[in-house]
Amino acid sequence: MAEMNEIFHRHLKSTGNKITSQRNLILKVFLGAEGHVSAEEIYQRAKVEDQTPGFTTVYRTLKLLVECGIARGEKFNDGHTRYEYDYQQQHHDHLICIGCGLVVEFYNEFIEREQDRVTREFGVETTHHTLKIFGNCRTCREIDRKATVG
Amino acid sequence: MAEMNEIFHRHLKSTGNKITSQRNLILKVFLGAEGHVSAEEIYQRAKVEDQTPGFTTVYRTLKLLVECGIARGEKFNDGHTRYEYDYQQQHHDHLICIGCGLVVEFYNEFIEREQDRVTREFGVETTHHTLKIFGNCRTCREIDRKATVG
DNA sequence: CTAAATGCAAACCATTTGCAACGGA
DNA sequence: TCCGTTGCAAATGGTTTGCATTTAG
Repeated sequence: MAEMNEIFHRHLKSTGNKITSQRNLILKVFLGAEGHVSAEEIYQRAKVEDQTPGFTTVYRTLKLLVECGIARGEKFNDGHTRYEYDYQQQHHDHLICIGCGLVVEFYNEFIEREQDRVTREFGVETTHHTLKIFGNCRTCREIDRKATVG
Repeated sequence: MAEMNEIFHRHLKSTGNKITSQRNLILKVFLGAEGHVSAEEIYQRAKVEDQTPGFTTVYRTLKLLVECGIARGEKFNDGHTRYEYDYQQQHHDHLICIGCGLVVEFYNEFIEREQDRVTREFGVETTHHTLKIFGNCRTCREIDRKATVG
């Protein structure tokens, strides 16, 4: 995580940008959050800390983090963009519980290979893909069951 | 397509709604469009015809079409929701050209089965999934090549 | 000192809603 | 006639931008 600071600062300097306390805080909050955070969540978590960057700065800083390969933004179906850690991460897909919003990452070699086959078949040169599987996790099914029975 | 009219009208009646010229026109335009249309596109295409439903009515009618199983809405990454025909259609995934926006539908039994295996492994009961593969189609690669060479 | 950063307010853009006029059944 | 529909205008919600003020280098 200390290295992420370095990577971020290097990126800022090389593009003529400045290192600021807000940017440092947002990076720290982003790295400290597990998994998939929205700009709103970063904003709320940052508020707890010493300083309070505005929404504008959160959005602008997340864009910088995406630029330097630390974060990756993905639009989820609730209309919010979620940001996830992406530094030297292997590609993965998402399994999402529609009950509690839990997001599980997975990687499946077979699915990846089969996708390549499909795209070749259609003469398309793949750049990237997103696979999201929606369903109910064990916990949420248990809660549903109790609610129905009770 | 005449049967879609019937299905739509039956749905309207059974829910205490009324059959109007705007609703009929929007259904007609939707069925006449190939593939994946946005509300905007429906609105534009309807304008050409005799009457001109407002944006509001287009959105409200598309919601009705989704309700009765004729259409299905899916958020694409440009922020627009696209609607596609969904009456007794088999599930399918999408291959999208980032150059020209071409959308190809495909179905791959192997990928479907492998997805089921993954979800079972994580104890999740799947409800649905979306797989979008992005890339460049032959035509767009050809155009790119010429632009680079020329 | 000076160009970049911040953050408020206002703008955006797709979609939704309030409401008064309109139109099927 | 009567309740649902229409469509304008205004609201919404996530995200971006203009601009005057502040700050890093």
